[in-house]
Amino acid sequence: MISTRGRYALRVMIDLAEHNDGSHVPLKDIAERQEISKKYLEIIVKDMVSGGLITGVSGKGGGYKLCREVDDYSIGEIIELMEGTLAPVACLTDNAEVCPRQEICSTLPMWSEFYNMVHDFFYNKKLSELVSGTSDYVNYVI
Amino acid sequence: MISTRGRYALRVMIDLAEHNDGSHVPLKDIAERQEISKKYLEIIVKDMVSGGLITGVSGKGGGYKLCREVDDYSIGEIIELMEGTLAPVACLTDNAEVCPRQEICSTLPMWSEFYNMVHDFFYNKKLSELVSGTSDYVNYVI
DNA sequence: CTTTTGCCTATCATTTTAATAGGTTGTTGA
DNA sequence: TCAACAACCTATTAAAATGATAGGCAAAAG
Repeated sequence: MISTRGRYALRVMIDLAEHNDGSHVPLKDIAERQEISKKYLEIIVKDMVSGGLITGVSGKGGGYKLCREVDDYSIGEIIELMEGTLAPVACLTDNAEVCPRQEICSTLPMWSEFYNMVHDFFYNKKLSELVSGTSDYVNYVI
Repeated sequence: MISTRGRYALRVMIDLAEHNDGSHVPLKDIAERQEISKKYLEIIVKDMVSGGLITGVSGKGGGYKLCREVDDYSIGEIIELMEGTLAPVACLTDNAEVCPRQEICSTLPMWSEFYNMVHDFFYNKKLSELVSGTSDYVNYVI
């Protein structure tokens, strides 16, 4: 399951994209709109700043804003930044220690195939597709 | 990430499929071959029995065995049984309480699309594909 | 009737998750 | 200039999940 870190970060990004008029959006406003604790969001948003997704400015009139065009964000980089990895098993992460069973593991190829599929899915999905009014997905019903 | 419950269960299933000669396979043997604590496997295997994946027989000459043909197992049912769900968010699980944001949630359609993809992937993948000697995957190198 | 093996209950340490709390620094509009 | 605002920083926490370990009981076969 995707944790609140990833899910909330995504909602912050969408919120910022929907209020992307050049000004800075206070976290207080985002927290109220998204109905998420502002204090908890601070922790999440901190990592989004250091991860290069958004920028923050202190003081009156300050807040956060996107630092790129909306089309230049993939969902994959947002989730991967917040969740650490998209890999289904530790063996497939970047800094994985070499598994002694690697050569004989019957499941690794499947995990690898799955990982590629997941990676493609999220990196091909753009933030702009989730922003209200810019996609048919808005009226999608499950 | 898939937990040890799911990953170990899968390895037990593969081990049983590779020793599927009608006899019962003692957990001790599986634990040794797979290099997993037998005591920990007991917990996992218990759920595999109650979940209808395998059967166990006590006593000398006892052990576990598959209760269906190898082709009749999908990876999806094994992982779903052990992990509880394949859904990426709680909103998409079977007994999910109705989310108040459901109607306005911009991310739900994406999670739903992702869920469908994951579900299809694992339910179309059969246990027999992972069993040694029955698939080209064996020589697959990442 | 002893050996083997599954089965059951309990306990445990560690890590992760999802927050809360309070203080400090930086910025600006009045 | 200074008060209000907003980001930023550190610490703490409760609860749950994770990944086991331990010991004994029950059943079946040889």
